[in-house]
Amino acid sequence: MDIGNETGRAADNVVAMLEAKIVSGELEDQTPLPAERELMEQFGASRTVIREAISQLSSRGLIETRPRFRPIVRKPDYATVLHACGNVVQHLLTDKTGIKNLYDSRVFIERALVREAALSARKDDIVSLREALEENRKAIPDSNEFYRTDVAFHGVLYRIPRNPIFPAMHEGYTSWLAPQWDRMLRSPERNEVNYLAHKSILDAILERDPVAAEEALNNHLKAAWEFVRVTFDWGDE
Amino acid sequence: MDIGNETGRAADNVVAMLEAKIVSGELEDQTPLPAERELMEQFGASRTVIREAISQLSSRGLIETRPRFRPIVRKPDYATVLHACGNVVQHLLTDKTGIKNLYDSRVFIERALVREAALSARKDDIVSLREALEENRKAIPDSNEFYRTDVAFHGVLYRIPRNPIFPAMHEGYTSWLAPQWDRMLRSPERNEVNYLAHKSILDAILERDPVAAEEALNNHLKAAWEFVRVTFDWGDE
DNA sequence: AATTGCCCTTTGGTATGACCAAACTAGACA
DNA sequence: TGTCTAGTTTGGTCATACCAAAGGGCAATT
Repeated sequence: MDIGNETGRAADNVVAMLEAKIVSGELEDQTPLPAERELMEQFGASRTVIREAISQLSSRGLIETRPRFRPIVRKPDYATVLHACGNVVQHLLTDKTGIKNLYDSRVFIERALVREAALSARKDDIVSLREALEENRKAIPDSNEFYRTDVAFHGVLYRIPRNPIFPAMHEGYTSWLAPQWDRMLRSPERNEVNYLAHKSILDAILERDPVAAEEALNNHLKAAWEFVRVTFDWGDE
Repeated sequence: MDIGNETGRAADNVVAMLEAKIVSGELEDQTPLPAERELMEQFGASRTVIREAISQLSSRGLIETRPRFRPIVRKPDYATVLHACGNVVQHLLTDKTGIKNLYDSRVFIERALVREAALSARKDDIVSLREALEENRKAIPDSNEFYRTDVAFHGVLYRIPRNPIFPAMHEGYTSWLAPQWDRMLRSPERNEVNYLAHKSILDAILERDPVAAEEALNNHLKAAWEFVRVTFDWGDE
């Protein structure tokens, strides 16, 4: 196919060079990029290609751009990458089907996660889960706080495999699905139900019962979906 | 946070309008975009912002650009999106750790997939698996063909949940990990081993034994990893 | 001394016009 | 009918200019 050795587009070269400077640390993380007019001198290119390169780096998540500000260097990490993917993924969430697919995949993953937790959670994992659940319980009266601790509880599950990809996936799920969830009614009563669901999940994990844990989580997430479904008056799935 | 209502960058408006035209089908899939000079007239913007918009659409996977050719409209689907994510993900695969994390996540997902398959594969799924395995067997002498059928066999597992996200993930795993796998030695003997692993996975699925299926897959993928590890002389994980 | 208000400079966003080389097109030609 | 060729279209790049907003420094104020 393509060898990619030829000069091709000039912007690509600039991208590659800046990319190298970012990953090597020559351009420090969290620091602003040099001014465009300085970069064009540095690379011997016109401002056109410099801006093109900046645009590409931005869409790759290597720098963070705000409308009238200097781009900020961001050394790539899993969260950044996932966030950059968000712009792309969003096109698939315009209809109910897309959202359902994403949610179903989350259920699938999380079922496997709680299985894993029940089978091989370590002591400190258990401690984290207990703490997260307790925070969740205390937040029942405050729906906003409850939402936060809800997400945090599930987040603990994603950290158990100790693979940074999973927390990133969790970040993706919550941020991509958030637009729908935010529009959902919340109430202390509803929070109570969800808290109890979390508790039953943790109980099953504590009993080292993967089947019960998986089932508890499945019931929890299915019920949550059912709730948004009727909230938005979507037809049956 | 950001309301996003103000005009902001002019290119964003153009992006939004083109985006709408693409998803609505006014700009047909697989057809070339109008010429830049025509778009600038159509949107009343300078060529600068048109090109900026095109660049953004390209990085979002809504159009496909080749160096000197007209951009081709691509209505977003899961495969396209995943492919677009590839450019971003690639930064995380520069070192062994990143590759290992990605591979581990694949093992995790696929373990859950074979569990699912053992528990609830339908007749046609079984047929597909059998066919894929048979193709795999016949390809043992030809390493390139074997690799193809190997990927295809695993791909069947990803299609069982009937959620298009999973095949897309499979596509991502294979393409992102391919650079490493391609450099790996292949031989009919090695192929035979992998074929037998595939067979034992399918056997467990046929016996509706999720534990055995999961273990067979785990052994298979762990062995494969071990093989690349020694091939590349990476230290112990 | 810390804060506020103002002015000047820097810099990102955009527009215009131009040039080149590669892609495209149509007409000439075998 | 298929191929070659010359003219046109068009993407990639450059240079220049202007505007508005961000940044920075200095003086007045509290």
